[in-house]
Amino acid sequence: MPELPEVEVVRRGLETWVAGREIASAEVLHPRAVRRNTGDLADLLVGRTVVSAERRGKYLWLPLQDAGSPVEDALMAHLGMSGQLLMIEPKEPAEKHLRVRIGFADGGPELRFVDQRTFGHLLVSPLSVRPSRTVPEPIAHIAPDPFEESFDDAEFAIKIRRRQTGVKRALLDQSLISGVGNIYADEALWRARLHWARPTETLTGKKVAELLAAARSVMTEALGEGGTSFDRLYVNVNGESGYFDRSLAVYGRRDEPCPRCGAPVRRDAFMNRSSYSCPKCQPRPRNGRW
DNA sequence: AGTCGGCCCTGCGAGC
DNA sequence: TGCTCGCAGGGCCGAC
Repeated sequence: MPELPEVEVVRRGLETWVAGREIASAEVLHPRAVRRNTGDLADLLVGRTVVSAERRGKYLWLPLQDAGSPVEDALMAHLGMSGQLLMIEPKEPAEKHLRVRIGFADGGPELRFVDQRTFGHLLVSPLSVRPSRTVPEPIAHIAPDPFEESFDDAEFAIKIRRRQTGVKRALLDQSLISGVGNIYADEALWRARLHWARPTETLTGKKVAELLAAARSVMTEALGEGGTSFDRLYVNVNGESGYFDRSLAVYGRRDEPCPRCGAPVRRDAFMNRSSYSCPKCQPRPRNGRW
């Protein structure tokens, strides 16, 4: 699925293409795409104007304005494993996995939610005003992502070292740090020379700082390349894919040489998916944790 | 309360 | 060619 850099690419596109436009229609083609809504999507959206495009971690949302009223709700999106938000001319034929289409009063390009695996969804929800930041209520419990002002490095270090788990599982826990998924977790761990099963309680403060710096640098570089894509499943709002997969050190590179030491990259099964690491740079710890 | 496994889906490529 | 299997970038929920 799109992780933080890919979602940020989509957010930027949405900001350009839908901010300031009034919604005129909403059509749901697959119920799973709107499964968390309590009402009819069109009833919730039509007549409201998109204010901007916001993001925390892997979640996107479009704050909605009713004429003359304060902004209290947002259309939130999570892309899941295969979701895309595309700007398409209304006359263009439907994509095979088109789930929702949202039209605008100006008759210009419509917003289409296309999602092969239907893990993603759209949800209209109230915004929750917090001292640090206003976010949609359903994601008020997830942590800031490491590019937000409100992300507190020292607090993160304390929290992760209190966990009784493996460092990769902790990195993927969106309530501890948001935005990091399987690809960037593996890449950040490789940069910080940490094995994925390293018990979090054995991490030093210095190592946690290194890991955070690695996560930030790899995601910043990926954003600069337009994100990571192995196929056509991840694209920006214009349907273009990024190139960062060419810059990955270990992810998806089983048996290829580690760019640092040349040892063949190893793949381990992990939480029903994969973990890639260098056996020399990232030795398996004794008493490793999943 | 914190931790962890199972499960929600569809499609694609590898191997037989 | 056609089947089955394993795998895919996530997160929610229930069981301990």
